Amino acid sequence: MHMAVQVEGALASRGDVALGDRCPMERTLKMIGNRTALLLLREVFYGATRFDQLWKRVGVTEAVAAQRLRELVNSGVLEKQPYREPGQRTRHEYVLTPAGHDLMPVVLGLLRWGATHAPDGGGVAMTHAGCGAEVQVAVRCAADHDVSESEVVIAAAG
Amino acid sequence: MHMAVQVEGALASRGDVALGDRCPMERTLKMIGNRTALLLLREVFYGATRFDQLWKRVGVTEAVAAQRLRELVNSGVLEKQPYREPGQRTRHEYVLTPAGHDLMPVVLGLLRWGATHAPDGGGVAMTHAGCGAEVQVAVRCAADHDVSESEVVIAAAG
DNA sequence: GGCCTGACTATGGATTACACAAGTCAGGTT
DNA sequence: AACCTGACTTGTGTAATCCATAGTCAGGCC
Repeated sequence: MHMAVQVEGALASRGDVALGDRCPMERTLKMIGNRTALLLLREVFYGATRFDQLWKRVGVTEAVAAQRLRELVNSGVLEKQPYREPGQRTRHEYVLTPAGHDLMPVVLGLLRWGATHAPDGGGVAMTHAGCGAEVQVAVRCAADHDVSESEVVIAAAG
Repeated sequence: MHMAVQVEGALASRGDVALGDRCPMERTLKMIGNRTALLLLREVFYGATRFDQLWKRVGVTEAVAAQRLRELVNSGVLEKQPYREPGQRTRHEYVLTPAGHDLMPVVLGLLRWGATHAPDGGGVAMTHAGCGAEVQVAVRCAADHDVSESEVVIAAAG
């Protein structure tokens, strides 16, 4: 047997049946599981907030950016907040909601994996401002133990 | 100013320019950034190894599964290993490479976020086999500090 | 009133992802 | 030799995603 997670209960005995929307991961992918949405989130984490910044920095057309941003707002990942610069009218900027901030492990996880396993083309250094050590994305438990792959127990719930 | 990561160096002063393949995250997305690939990885983490299991449990057609599995093998995320069951000929099963195992934080991160922020439709309980506490995906540094969003420093490198 | 800028909207076409159905192929079983 | 099974391949159609270009719209500024 190869290393894997421990799957229990109805999930373990389901046979060769697709989970569809019963899997939280599939629902996540429906909301943010496309290139543009994830790159928009990268730029928001990097500090961009305005529509013009976002579509230019992601390298996508305005139409696509507008569509994806609307979806992200509808999904509760981003919200539009009014702002104004001196001598300008009131506009709206896109900021992360608490749910959006909770996506940081996913975004940084994708970044870190690519930096390690797809290094050709230029990378990034991710460090902890406090101590300068490298930033990692780790799996652990609420009691602060490191959790290895074989120690993860997954069971259907709800 | 809103909360964000600290972006430094060339990355901070790039203006409204797209990063393209210079960003490790974009390279990651090119390799595994589609629904089918990520769901195949979910099933492999759940313990499935055989082609028939994989396409049926992911809920995708054989053609798509074959295509994505080939890409995952070419990307170095999965590898094919020979196996045989009694009274059967030798076949191949798909197992995670070390690079594939390193995707666990991403897969579990997507699962955890959906369980928390898209709970309608049924969820999963993820617990630590050792202590029963809930499994989380956390951002921290090599010196074991928790790293909050504003403490992450990102700079171009390579 | 007319100009300008940031934030979109609209239209058309290319590419990618996926579905459905059917066929191939290797090799072990009978 | 005929059959079966797991692992694919082939062929065709649809939908989602994306690109390129152009147009709209609101409101501050001149």
